[in-house]
Amino acid sequence: MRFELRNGNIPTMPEDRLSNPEVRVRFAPSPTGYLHVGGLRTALYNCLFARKHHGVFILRIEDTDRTRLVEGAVENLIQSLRWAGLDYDEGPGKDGPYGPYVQSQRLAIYRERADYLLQTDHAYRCFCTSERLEAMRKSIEKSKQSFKYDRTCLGLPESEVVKKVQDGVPYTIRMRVPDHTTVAFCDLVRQDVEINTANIDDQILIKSDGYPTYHMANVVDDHLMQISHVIRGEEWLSSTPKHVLLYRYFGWQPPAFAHLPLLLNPDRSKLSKRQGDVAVEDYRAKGYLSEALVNFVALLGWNPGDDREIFDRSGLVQEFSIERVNKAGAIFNLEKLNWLNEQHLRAKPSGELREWLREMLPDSGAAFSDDYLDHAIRLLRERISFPQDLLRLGSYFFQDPTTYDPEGIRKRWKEDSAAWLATLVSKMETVEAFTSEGLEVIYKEIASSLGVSNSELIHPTRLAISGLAGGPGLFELMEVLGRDTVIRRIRRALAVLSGVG
RNA sequence: GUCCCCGUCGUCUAGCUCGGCCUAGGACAUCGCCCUUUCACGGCGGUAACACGGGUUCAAAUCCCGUCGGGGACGCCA
Repeated sequence: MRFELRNGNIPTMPEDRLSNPEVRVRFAPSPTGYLHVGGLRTALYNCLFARKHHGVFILRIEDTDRTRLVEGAVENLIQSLRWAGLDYDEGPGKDGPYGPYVQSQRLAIYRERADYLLQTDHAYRCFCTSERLEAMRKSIEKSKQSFKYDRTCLGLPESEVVKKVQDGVPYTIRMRVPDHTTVAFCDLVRQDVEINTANIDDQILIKSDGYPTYHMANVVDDHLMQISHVIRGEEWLSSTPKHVLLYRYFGWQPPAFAHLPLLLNPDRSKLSKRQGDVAVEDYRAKGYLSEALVNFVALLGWNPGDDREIFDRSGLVQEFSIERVNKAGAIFNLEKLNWLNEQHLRAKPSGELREWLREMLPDSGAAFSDDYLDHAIRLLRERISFPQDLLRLGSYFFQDPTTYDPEGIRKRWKEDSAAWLATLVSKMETVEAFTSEGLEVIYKEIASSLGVSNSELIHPTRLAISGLAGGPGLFELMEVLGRDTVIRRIRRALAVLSGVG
């Protein structure tokens, strides 16, 4: 027997799906603590797909495992999604016509559907204890066979089932999977996939605590919420036949499926906490811009087909297409993320960088004018990778140096440096315009009158006023810092460094 | 172990549907050079890949088969 679903009630070609006037997609995380970057990518693709096709993006909370509930996880999830700019149209706190959007609030619906399956003989009660199942699993593991429930409870006489239920014996409800049947479905990413039910066991649909398993809840909700496309991680690929079977049992048309390639650790295993940060909030805390993180995960498994790599959200919506999603898993590699972060950061308007800077500065940088801060940002812009670099790399814009880079001293502070700087200072005191251009002229004049190279004056000056050996162009820097600050710092450096060199 | 999915530079990938335009393109990283008072930015250039073996064909990264490798699933988790 062949259970052919390919040409029946399920449209096979992607075009059939893409022309669906009513695109409804969902991101359906379980609230176990935080938003995983893999989840972010799944949510993003769903959102992009919805926006691209003027459809609806839904957030559904899959909280059917009471043992893994984490306090505040839903709020955290929503916050991370919002930070990433992924706003949903229906979901918790945003009611739509298909709510509630939290599975623990939909128990009666699952129960009703389970009863229907029981009545139509597509499911049966199972009284086996988890201990028995566990023992079976162990012995089968030894013999290196694959585990399948042995259907002990399928053969139970009706009278016995009734009696056990009356006696209050806990039970689960299992779906009845047909023998030796090929289930085929079309995946938008992988084309046709088929699997024989010989390798599928009678999946539990309702747990003994009355909650549904993912498989049950996911199918019921996707149908009732009229989800048109299920876009989810590849880890679900091998259980999709079970879902297809359930749609069949219910007489429902399945949605289109698109299984996204996994995000991988550097060793190519499924991305996990052990090998680095996986929570969106971790990246946020480190100073990654949401634009950069979103841009980065978008490119992990998808590309626009040309050389463009820097995208903002609207660009992604415009270019995204599910057909261009790759099949192979992608390593979550920080190097490119860092580069993207720099690109997005450096493209930021000055005002936004200034506000961040104020947040990092004591007293919100009350001592500094917007104008001053903007000048500092102009000089720092091309040198930063993270917002906090504004402070880390540019501390000298906000306070006098307290130490001098030893390597800089060794390389640049010569025996005569102090004397030369003293000459420069006296000139600076009297010069009319303390500007970049004017200072450059002075340095050139004094260098030639002293018979030294320009850089023999420039480097010690930089060291004296910034404490560092590198940074923005010296004359621009001096102009921004201003005459008083520059002279004060050089004098202090002279006092500290006069014995050196 | 079983089933499913996948396999182009170190990494992300283009090219594969409709074989020839591919002595395989781009980006990140890396190395070198240039620009330059420094650090960066920027520019230029280099190293670097079609997993392997068969087959089909005048022609294969592209089609077919096999092998190997990697991953995922195999939970009263999702």
